[in-house]
Amino acid sequence: MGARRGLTDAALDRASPVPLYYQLAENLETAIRSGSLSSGSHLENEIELARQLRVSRPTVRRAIAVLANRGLVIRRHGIGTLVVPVRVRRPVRLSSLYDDLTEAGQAPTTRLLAYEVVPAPLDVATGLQLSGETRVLHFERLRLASGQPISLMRNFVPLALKEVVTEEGLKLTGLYRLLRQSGIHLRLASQSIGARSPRPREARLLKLGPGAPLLTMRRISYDDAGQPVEYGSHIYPAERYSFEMSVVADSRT
Amino acid sequence: MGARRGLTDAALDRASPVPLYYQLAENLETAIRSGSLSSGSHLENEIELARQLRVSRPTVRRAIAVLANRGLVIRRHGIGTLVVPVRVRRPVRLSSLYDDLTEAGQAPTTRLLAYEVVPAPLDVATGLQLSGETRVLHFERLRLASGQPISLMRNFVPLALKEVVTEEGLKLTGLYRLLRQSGIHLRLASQSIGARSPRPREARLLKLGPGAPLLTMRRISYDDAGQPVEYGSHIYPAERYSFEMSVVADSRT
DNA sequence: AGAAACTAGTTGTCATGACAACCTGACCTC
DNA sequence: GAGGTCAGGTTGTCATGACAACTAGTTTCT
Repeated sequence: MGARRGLTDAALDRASPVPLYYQLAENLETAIRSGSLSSGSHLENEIELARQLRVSRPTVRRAIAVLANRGLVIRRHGIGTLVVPVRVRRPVRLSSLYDDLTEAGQAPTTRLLAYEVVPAPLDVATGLQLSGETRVLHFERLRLASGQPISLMRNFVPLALKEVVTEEGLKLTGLYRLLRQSGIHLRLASQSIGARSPRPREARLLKLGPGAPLLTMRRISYDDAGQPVEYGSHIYPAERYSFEMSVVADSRT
Repeated sequence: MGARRGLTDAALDRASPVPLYYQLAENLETAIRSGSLSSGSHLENEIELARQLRVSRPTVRRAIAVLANRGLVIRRHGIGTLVVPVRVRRPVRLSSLYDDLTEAGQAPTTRLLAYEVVPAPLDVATGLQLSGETRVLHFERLRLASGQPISLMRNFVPLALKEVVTEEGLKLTGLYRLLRQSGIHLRLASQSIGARSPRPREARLLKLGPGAPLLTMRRISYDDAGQPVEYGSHIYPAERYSFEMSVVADSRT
């Protein structure tokens, strides 16, 4: 049966700077998402896969580990690796609302409501690990998708980033994109999701009634070096927004 | 200086069934959380660590990978591994509310409001991948922590689990614990977090005013084999509950 | 016929070895 | 003094080899 391939179609490029295990992981992921690896089916076993692709078994294992982490496959000791029979969607990645929207095909627009330098409020100062009354850059944005307000975002960043996070930049694109363009890679964030009722100003801006519930998210992001980069306090109309995520259990438990 | 140790204190047990890398990861985690590895400091480098603990470097790397995944350390190519200078809290694990509460030292109690077999509603049937009007086990629980209602939980599980998920079991402990005791290991879940206002019955049960916002969570859990096991639709009073999580970016991006 | 023991196949763990890529700081040159 | 260059140290990647642990099915024994 000559149709056994499908994995080896997109061959691995040993000259590429992209690691082999990662190339393999991406090939497998596209194979799964495109359906050429049908749901619920077994993956070829690791040793055979390694032989076919001419890589070592640890490399194959590492590629599969990436997929398992993303919730696309499940490994079972003594059994094999099976393709998850469901489309479990985006894990809550370290992504911005802007990215999420553009990916979803919506063209988000931004209204910049505030852009100023202020003394850091207490919770912001502790969150960003700044001493006392350090001054920080504060800005507030209203994000609209297809004309409808979908989020009111309040952010604080250290003053050093004033040249990176410019007024013009914020109007045109997302915060995370601005940071990335300046070589700042966010690596880690801790966030908290809750709910509350809107204050009058918020209800007006988001075009909501006074009783309509809001989703709230507070997030502190850290860069490669572990330095806190951004403190965000955002609200979303619950009727137009929800957080989707997939959770994978530790393999040991 | 004899105080250099601290890692080797809790020695590795080669006879234990727990893998070496995992023992090491746990030792490091406790060292970090207890503060004996101070925030922002470098970890000993991998080769030295391997030498001291008499394990191979891949084993050390794997242990550190676990920590990096949990957001406790950050690895930097050419630099080293540093302890994240913040207490970033629990990732939204695949854990139950019951486990979370007992871990937090609260003694949760449960009131079982419903326990019955019903035809599966449409969304439940599709979520659990059941055909048509299959019958499922439905139950509803009110969870209290220190006397206060903290969650109203509605669940559906396939009828095959009726012997596992018993009325008595639900009154005494959590759903996930019941499943685990029967050898069912949840491996993956997709969940959605939103907010809305309570219905009258919900407000009464949770002791809330009609305007008080609720957090909602819908979750479908899958076991080792990728079979859907549980459909849950839960609500939490926003003033008493929030979701905390840490998000780690893919190392390659 | 039923239960226990065995076997084949798979993933899980661990070791060793080697080289590449990367960052920092010191040194040297201009 | 400013800039580039180099060396040392670190993590990143990959290969090979070996054995353990687990699962499911088959065979054998009672």
